[in-house]
Amino acid sequence: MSRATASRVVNGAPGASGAMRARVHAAVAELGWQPNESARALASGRRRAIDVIAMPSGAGIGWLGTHPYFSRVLAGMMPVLESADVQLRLHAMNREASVDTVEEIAANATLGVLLADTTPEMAARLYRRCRRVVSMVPTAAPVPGMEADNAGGAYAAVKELYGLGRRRIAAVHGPADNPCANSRRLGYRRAVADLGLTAVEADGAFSREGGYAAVLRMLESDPRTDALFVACDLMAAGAVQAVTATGRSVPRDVSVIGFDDSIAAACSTPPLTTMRLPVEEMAAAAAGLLLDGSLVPGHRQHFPVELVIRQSTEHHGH
Amino acid sequence: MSRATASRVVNGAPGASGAMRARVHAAVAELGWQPNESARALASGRRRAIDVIAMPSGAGIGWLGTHPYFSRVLAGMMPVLESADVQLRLHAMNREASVDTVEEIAANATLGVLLADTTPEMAARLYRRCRRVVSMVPTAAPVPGMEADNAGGAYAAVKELYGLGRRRIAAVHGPADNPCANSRRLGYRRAVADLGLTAVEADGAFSREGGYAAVLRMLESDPRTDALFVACDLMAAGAVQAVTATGRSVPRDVSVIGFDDSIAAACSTPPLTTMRLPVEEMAAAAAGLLLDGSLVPGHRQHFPVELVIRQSTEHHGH
DNA sequence: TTGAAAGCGCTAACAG
DNA sequence: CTGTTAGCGCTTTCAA
Repeated sequence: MSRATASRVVNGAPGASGAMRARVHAAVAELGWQPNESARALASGRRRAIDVIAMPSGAGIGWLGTHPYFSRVLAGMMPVLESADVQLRLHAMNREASVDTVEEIAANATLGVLLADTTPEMAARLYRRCRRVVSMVPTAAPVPGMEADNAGGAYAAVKELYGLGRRRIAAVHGPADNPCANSRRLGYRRAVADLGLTAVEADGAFSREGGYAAVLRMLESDPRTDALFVACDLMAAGAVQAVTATGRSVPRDVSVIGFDDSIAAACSTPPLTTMRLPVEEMAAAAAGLLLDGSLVPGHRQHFPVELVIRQSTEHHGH
Repeated sequence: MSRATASRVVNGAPGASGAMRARVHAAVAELGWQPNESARALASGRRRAIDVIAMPSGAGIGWLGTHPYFSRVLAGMMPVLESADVQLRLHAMNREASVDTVEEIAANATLGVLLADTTPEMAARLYRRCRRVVSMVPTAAPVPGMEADNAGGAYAAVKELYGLGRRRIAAVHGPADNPCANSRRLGYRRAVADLGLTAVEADGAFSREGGYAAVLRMLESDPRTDALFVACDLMAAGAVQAVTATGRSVPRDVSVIGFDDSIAAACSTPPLTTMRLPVEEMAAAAAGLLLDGSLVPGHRQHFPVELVIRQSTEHHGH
């Protein structure tokens, strides 16, 4: 029997008789044959893999192990990839990584690449090489992207706090070079302005330690702060620890709302009220887009950011 | 100029004059050429990638996004892979996934595969196909593995609690089909027996929710419990919430020691005293082993599990 | 429905 | 030091 026939049967292609099918399957089972991916990819020009690139800002690759975000994008992608029999290749690198690395990834990507956390510049750069790209964070104009309503979420959080009777609502923001952090900052400022409150802000670098330190300083300089909008749950967990450490109670003395709805929110005591970022859904959608190739330049898919009420907020004066 | 020469220069192989090198590099830059991975892999028989297989017990792939363990193994591997210019392919599947899937991965692995969380049976199965395998969890005898002192860690945790004056030390364990959970259970029982205490145990399924529920039940039936050994930080975070919810104080009324030293420990309020499992180090070591091929059947590398004191423990009567 | 033949883009012996 | 020659294991026309 010829290799062509075997190839057809193994790949489930049409044009093979029942008898041949059976013979091929028998032979495969007997010999324990397994397809060679490289040969397949080379011959067909297709590679059943999608690349995900994570370029954490600042703190380096270690971040990957400590920040719940990345595992959520992986978890979101996995089911859709698995059912399509596609592999996931993970590339983690510092922002300073040579552009060459990224371009080589782009050059070898056939199904596509998913940008978990890159700068718009890097995204644009990559997009020149390869059109099958989608970003999970706000990005350069032509690069297709998933966009969550970060600003709206932040705005809603402040309004929620305000509705609870809180009037001294401070914020702990993320790094200035992070697009998501910037949108959330914007949302906070807009809300505070609309509500006629005073903005009190600090930078928590998107880390628990940063959130802790920022809130400690904040309560020192603004001891009457009665609510905190914290731009990610990791920082919010630190914020709760800091509030508690000064002898104040969460949620009574200081109510706090986090952002993300990551595992950090669930693990805090009390569990955090937070703005849910639907990371898994976004990742699944991005993966789906890459798989069926329905990708147009500048494509944007919008996702809501919704309030999840737990126990780190309560009405003022209770 | 011939393809052979170009290949030599691009791969940094010896036997190419300076002039040729320059010409090749110039051409590469001018044409924007990028190597084709599949062709390379096929021709050389090497594939610069290592596969990591994650098969969470029970709850399915969603676990990946919620359990800090996986991202820690990725974080541990990444730096060593990056410096060796090796890719990481991630395969997540349910335990029920067909063995074929795993065997296909094995058949295509050249650098090796890292087992993040599989049963000994699956590991043994895979090992028959491919010898370049290392497990991160206790595994079948011939499969090389990284082994942390889970039992010793649990033992030490109980002793620490005892040294703090606690005498009613209950445990929240992980699932019965998890080798790590089993070792920790063993360590707890040994310690309790050696110290002449009574074992009080519950199952928390390695999840926050499970830990929360288990501790709530436990405090109902054994209200005088004054310490908790909890077999992972995620459950421990839930445990702290449960203790707090009953009006008790952590660490005063009930001291708790977790296990892992994951992000969940740092995010809890108060931050958890815990037994540190050096996951990143283990993953890095496993990756290193795979890379330099120094792999012998039955290889075991041992890692200590050390006490990290934070604020969820204090001396009885303070 | 099947088989023969021609590569996919590269690496690795070997010969010059 | 450089070029020539064979493949790697598969897919995919194209004929039969």
